[in-house]
Amino acid sequence: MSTSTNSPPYHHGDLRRALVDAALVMLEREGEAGLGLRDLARAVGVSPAAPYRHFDSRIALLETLAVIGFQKFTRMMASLQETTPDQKLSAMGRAYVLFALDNANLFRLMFSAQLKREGRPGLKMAADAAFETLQLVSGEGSGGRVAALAAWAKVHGLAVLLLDGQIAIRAGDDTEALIVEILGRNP
Amino acid sequence: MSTSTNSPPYHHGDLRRALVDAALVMLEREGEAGLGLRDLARAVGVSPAAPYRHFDSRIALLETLAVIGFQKFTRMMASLQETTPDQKLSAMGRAYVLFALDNANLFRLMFSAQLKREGRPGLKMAADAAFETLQLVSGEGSGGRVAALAAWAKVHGLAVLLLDGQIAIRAGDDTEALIVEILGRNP
DNA sequence: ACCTGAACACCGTTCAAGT
DNA sequence: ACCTGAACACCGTTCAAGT
Repeated sequence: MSTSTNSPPYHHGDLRRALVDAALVMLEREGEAGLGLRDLARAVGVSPAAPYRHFDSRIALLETLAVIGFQKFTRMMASLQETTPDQKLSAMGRAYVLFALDNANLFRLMFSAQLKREGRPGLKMAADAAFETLQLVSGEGSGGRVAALAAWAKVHGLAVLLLDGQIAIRAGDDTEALIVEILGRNP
Repeated sequence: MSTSTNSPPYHHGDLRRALVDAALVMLEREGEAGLGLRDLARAVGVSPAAPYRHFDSRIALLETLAVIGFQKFTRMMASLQETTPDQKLSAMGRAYVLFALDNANLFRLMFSAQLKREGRPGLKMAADAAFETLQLVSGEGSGGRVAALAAWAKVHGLAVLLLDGQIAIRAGDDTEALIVEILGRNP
């Protein structure tokens, strides 16, 4: 029973990972503004200064979370099974919006104005990789750049409007069906 | 020359108005996170506690700014001169995106997740009034609710993607022309 | 009625010191 | 190498006290 000592738990363990895991949970529960470095240290059972061995600043931690978000997003897009361009395009739109709804505060952080991509190469790379996943398919489509941007704008706009509760979900609405319907509609 | 005294400037003046005016400038320059109540009090030449005579909290001040933003948005939409439904619809889309670009941080605040509309009737009314301006026209269109939401999503998405620099503006791009082109494109 | 001064309980961040 | 304890310069907010 060498593991049953009474000494504090995090002297050796992987503190960085523990911080990131706790931060992801905290982010989704409290939002970005509610994710304090001191709260985080408390949650993980460590001193207020300890996180600074692993992250230069609170912003650096947020950047790490955003990168994780883009990677998760990329993995999800890459895992779609649809084959024909049309089916794939519509599956991606639907997946994009559902990702935003399922990871609301992470999605907001990924697009936060506080995390400018210039001067953050890691974040820029993760974001570019995610968006390349999208253009692979929409670029194949009929209209070139403008059509691709139009499609992206519509999907992204629907995601943020739903996220912020701007689009009223009425009693009897099936949210997922409504998404598909809106994305299928013309303009 | 009764106004040339040396006594501090804001003993009597309209402090509330001065705070709001300074806050709007500060918001656009520093972003929401950079708008501190103490900074604001300093900028206006008043003690840190003085703003609390006029706003219950920092969030209450932000709410006031967001309401002003929605009113400005509504005024702008109401002032469009176009007459035929098609022209008006496209003018509104263009105006929507340009408003976002010209009032970046104010626009972000209007849609901020920190300002939930439930429990803030003033904000809800201002936002509803703004969105009614939109539905007046798009509701007339061919497709009913789903088509109106699709159009809104596209315009709003284009606004936030441009705002956050997600859509790369290439050398030689005319941003305004690109906006019109994207909004005119099909999906 | 409106504002000041001083205080309270917090932050993020730094730095010497411990193991 | 990694973490603690104590400190620094801030916050937002409250409250007695001034005019």
